[in-house]
Formats: sequence, C-alpha cells, structure tokens
Amino acid sequence: MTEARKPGFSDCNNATLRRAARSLGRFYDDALASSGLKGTQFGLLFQIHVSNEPAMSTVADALIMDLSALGHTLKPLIRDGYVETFPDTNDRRIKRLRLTPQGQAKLDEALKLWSVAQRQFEGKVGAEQAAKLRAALDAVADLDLEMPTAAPSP
Amino acid sequence: MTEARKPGFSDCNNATLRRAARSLGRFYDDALASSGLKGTQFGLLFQIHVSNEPAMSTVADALIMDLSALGHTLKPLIRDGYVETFPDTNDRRIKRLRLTPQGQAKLDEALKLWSVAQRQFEGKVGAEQAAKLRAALDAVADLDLEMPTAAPSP
DNA sequence: TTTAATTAGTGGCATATGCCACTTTCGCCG
DNA sequence: CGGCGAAAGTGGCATATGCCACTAATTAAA
Repeated sequence: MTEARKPGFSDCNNATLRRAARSLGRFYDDALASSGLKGTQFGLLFQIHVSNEPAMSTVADALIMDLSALGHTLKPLIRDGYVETFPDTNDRRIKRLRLTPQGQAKLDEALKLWSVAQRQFEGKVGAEQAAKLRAALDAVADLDLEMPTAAPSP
Repeated sequence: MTEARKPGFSDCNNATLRRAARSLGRFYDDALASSGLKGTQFGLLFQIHVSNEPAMSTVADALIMDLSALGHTLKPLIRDGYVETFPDTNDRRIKRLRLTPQGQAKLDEALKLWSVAQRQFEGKVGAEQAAKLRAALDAVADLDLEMPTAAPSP
C-alpha cells in the first residue's frame, strides 16, 4: 500500500477537474466582479472578439460547449447589449456573432482585471507550470473519448 | 515589448480549465448515464460515502463548493432517496449526511460504470500522467488565491 | 449574563450547461 | 424536380453553482 489515502479525495479525474474549476472559477469571478462579467462571460466575449464574426456553432465548437448551452449563455450578453447577432448572407440557418461597441469596451475593461488575476495566478504556480497545465488540459479536452458502447458501426 | 499581443483564449487558465471540464464532464456523464446519475452526483455520493456522516459544511469544504450550492445539488439526491440528513446531537445547527441503502446500492452500481470511464481515460493519457494531472489540479484548487485589490485589513 | 460576532443552513435570484424535441434550411440524390 | 437526411438554432426541462439576505444556534466579549 502506498499510504493512507485521505478519505475524501477520490481518484476521479472528473471530480478533481470540477473541483479545481470551482476553485479557480471563483478567483477569476472575483477578479472580474467590478466589471459585472463572470469568468465564463469574459471568455465568451473574448472568443467572439478573436474570431471573425463566427457562427454560433463555430464558437460552441471552439469552446467544446453544447450549442444550446451557448445559446442560453449568450442571452444575458445580448440582453445587456454586449453581443449582437446577424444572419449569414449565404446560409439562412446560420446566425453570426459580433461584439457591439459596448461589448468591445466592456471586454477592454475586463481584460485589465483579468490580467491582474492571471498574473496573480501565474505568480503562484509559475508561468512555465501554468503553460504546461493549460497544455495538458487542452490535450485532455481534445481527447477523442468514447465509451465502448455496443454496435459502433454496423 | 511585452505588449502588442492579444492574450490568446488559451492563455486564460480559467477558460482552459472550464473547457476541459465541459469535455471530460460529458464523457463521464455519458458513462454514468445508465445509472441515472450525473458525474457530479456520483462524486457527491462518493464523498459522502467515504466521509463519516459529515456535516454539510464539511462536504462543501472538501469539494470546495459553496454551502448553498451543495444544498441545491443535494436536493435531487434526497428527493430520489439516495441521501438523508439527520441532526447532530451536540450542535443543533448542524445537519449531517449519510447514504440510504438505496444510495449505497446506486453508488455501487455507478462505481462499475465509473471505473470503465476511468480506465478508458487513463488508457488514453496514461495512469502516471493522469495522477500527475490530478495532483496539479489539487494543488491549483488548494492555492490560497486572493485578489490584492481587497480592502486592507486594519 | 446580556450582547456582539460567528457558524450552519435555507430560499430566492441569476448564470452555466446539457439533452431532447422541433423547425427551418441546405445539400445531395435518384 | 421532389424528397431525405444532415446542419444550425430555439425552447423547455433539469441539474450545477454562486451570491446575498435572513434565521437559528453557538461562542466569545464586555
């Protein structure tokens, strides 16, 4: 036996990941609080900002997020006038996204707050280490995980 | 020139972590689907299982979760008869938690499904690597992060 | 011991996410 | 061309999480 495992911390990769996400999420949320944005909203605005008037499905894909979940998450941002949608000229199914001027301004404001949190975090764990962790997380996120369900392809 | 670069989306530790959590969460959720439990519920049942009739605040603490959030998350599990509460004999403020026999059975059932997912995951990234990642995540979760902008304590 | 400060939970409100059932469009055939 | 299956979104339902305001019970002060 290795050691007396502390009774409470499971080996579950998922549980560990969620726990860390809750912890870090609160930190970033606190940092962004004065802007009125949550960490997720900031991330979403940023993703739209760096994309080229992306379709909703494109953003959902990039963030590995359910399309309907994206739709829901987008609502408060549209309601508050930070994001607007407009139809694709070629495919009427597609709704493209872009930041409004206010959205752009809000993002700029939030970026300042974000960078403080980011520096704070990297100061604690080290920029190197943080980069490595992000790389590992991206690798995990992009894994092609599939449960060995019955009947793969007949 | 330290500037002139837009912080790539992937530079945000929080966004990267959430993205990975969404991805992995879906995988574990899929694996547990037939049990009717979500990954978070499984984790919560497990935490209660390995603890000794813990108080709600103890569980919330272990999972780095807001106490009220725990209360909400607990509701469906109590409603479905997997968890029950009972008052602490010494401190009437405290509500302790335990699994019901059905909860225990459901956990046993879910553990089988979970281990398949867990093996699947570790088969992809390697058990060593997975353990390292969990350690890194636990370290991040337990960091004492605080924004320096907080009011100076007199 | 009466009171102030703290701790444990609850309930309400708001966002975050997912799945499923539908609807509208497209693109691809036969 | 007409129909069919895939793709993009929407809306509803349910869980996941947090914060805030409030209540009840304890403990530390005065």
